Amino acid sequence: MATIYEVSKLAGVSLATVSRVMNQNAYVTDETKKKVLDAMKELDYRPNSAAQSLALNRSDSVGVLVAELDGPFYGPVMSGVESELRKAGKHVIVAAGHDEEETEKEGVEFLIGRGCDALILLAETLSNEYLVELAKGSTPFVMLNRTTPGLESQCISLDNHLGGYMASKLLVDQGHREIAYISGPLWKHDAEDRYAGHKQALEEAGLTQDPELLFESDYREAGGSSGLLHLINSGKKFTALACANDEMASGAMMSAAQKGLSIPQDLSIVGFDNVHYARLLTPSLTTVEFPIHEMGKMAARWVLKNAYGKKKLSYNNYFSPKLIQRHSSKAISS
Amino acid sequence: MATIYEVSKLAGVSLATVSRVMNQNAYVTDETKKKVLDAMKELDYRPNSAAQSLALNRSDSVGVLVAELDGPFYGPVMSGVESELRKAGKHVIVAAGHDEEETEKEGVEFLIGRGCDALILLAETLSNEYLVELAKGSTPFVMLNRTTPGLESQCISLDNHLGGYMASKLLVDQGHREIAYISGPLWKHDAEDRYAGHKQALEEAGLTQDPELLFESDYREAGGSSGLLHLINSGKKFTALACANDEMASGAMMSAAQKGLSIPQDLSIVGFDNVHYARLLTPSLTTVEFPIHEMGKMAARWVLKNAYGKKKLSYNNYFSPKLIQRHSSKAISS
DNA sequence: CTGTTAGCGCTTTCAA
DNA sequence: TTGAAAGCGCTAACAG
Repeated sequence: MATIYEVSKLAGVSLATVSRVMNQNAYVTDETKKKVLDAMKELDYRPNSAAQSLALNRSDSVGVLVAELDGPFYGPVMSGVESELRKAGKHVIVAAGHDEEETEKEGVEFLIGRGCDALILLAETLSNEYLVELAKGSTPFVMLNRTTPGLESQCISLDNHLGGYMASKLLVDQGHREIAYISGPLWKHDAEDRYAGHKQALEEAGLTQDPELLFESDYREAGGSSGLLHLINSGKKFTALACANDEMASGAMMSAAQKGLSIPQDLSIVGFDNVHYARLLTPSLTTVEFPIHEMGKMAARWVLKNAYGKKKLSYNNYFSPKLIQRHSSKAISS
Repeated sequence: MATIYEVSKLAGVSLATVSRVMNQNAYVTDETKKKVLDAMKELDYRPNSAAQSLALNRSDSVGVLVAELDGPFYGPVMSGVESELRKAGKHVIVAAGHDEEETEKEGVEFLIGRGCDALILLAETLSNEYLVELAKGSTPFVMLNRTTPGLESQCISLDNHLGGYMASKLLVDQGHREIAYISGPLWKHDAEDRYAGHKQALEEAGLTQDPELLFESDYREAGGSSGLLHLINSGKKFTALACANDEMASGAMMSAAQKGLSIPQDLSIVGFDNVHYARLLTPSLTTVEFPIHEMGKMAARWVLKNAYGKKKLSYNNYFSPKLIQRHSSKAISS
């Protein structure tokens, strides 16, 4: 690989001049510029990015930590982040945290160790304390789908409470009175918020959540399946089920089918997230849209603005959910 | 951030010694080693990875190019690659190629420019010529889901022909005689191979593909939807439909429902890939398993072995598909 | 407008 | 077993 030195020799100029034409900025005669450009082309020169990073103290790469790289929820984040950052010439380095505190911390260390200029974190298990501590360090970071007290300006989140409310409000409006709920892990902020929203919808209708009709699960399809089975086995009657995400809702739908319940006739179901395949289920799943792709883009813009000084960029910190009404829930037949 | 120099001063040794204890290898007294370690801890020292890269001429990062970062197919690749590489302390830099030749080339350049030690390419639009040329360069790379003549040893692929054969063979065995086919873009190697396998299954049964029952589509759900509509509108009768991937199959299922066709009674459908949600469709989709997550892992191991000299590692170059029989196809009722 | 030069932080001979 | 010193390739003052 050719170096800047060889280019300078071939072009008959100094290192500095080559550097100047590379970095566009400084004053260089069109004539010398051409000589340099020609030399570069001839040698198929490419700047060594490690050397640049070292000299500039900047790596032009940003680290992204998510729980998983696959799955209907994380993929769209990644894609939103990548498209925005790539346009700006920044590199995206990924790490999966697998929803385990130790692994997520390691992920953060790993990314910082790599010299990432900034981090985008979609991590549930990291404690607020850890994040506050991290914020004292020199690597700027933005968080997705959480709000850490004291760090609000670097959080990009959705109103999960409102989303939970909207989903359950629909059920209530459709006349349901016995409503079961399968939550995510309640130590997770979003799971807690969604459930709180759900309860608010019930309360406004003068209802309360029957504890026997609440099942705390894990946001996974299998968890939704076993959740519904558990609820059915409790012997309590219910005409509707709200799930804290679509994956659990789809699991619940499978269990319902297996138990011979037809949806929405025997049981109305609503989900949350509006993952890609929610439309493809039969019946199509009523859910709440989580604009995660868009939020990924915003996180990228936050980074561009706050870590790379692109002043002009603007971004949203707070997103609102939207109810997507499809065919898995219906008005109760009286 | 502390540098190696400050550590050496605090520990009262030279730079070289600090470097030695970092790199475990050389002979250092336990005593001096301890002094150095203590100093590192006290200063919260972390090596600057750009400086290391520059000195070692190695970045410890590998670039991964896929068409999209989301979607049921690419997510699992990424996750397989990341888990394997991360274990080895290597960084994963991602780029999306969006199935456009220009963008994919740019992606490759981008990744090479970043100084990636190796590349993992899951790119359909890159021509064999380009890849052969690329192979002359100094960045080693491995390709997923394609076989480039002359570069076989750096290709990790699935027997798409066999997969296509298995899917259609099932339909034939179930007694279907009028079989429609929705292919992927036929300029893509895998689409072509799958279709060829399909034709072979027909031929062995003494059938040929009716050109009017062939629809070339785009591997996308909407393409599957419109594909089936088109086939139905042709007026030709058919009792089964093979789709070159699950996304198109799910689109076709939606069109079928819309047209009042019930599956599998009125029409048997098979897909390809066994994406995560194939099980969740109603009826569950019969398909061919594409072990893409596993193949991603193998690509990572290829890199570890061939770019990082981990001799002991072994990997598979060639994978076999597996038929996953579910409920979207049934024996024809005679 | 262009050249000289001093680093950026680390690895690695070569000597001691 | 340890230290001195020469790069790795590039940027950014500072002179001219």
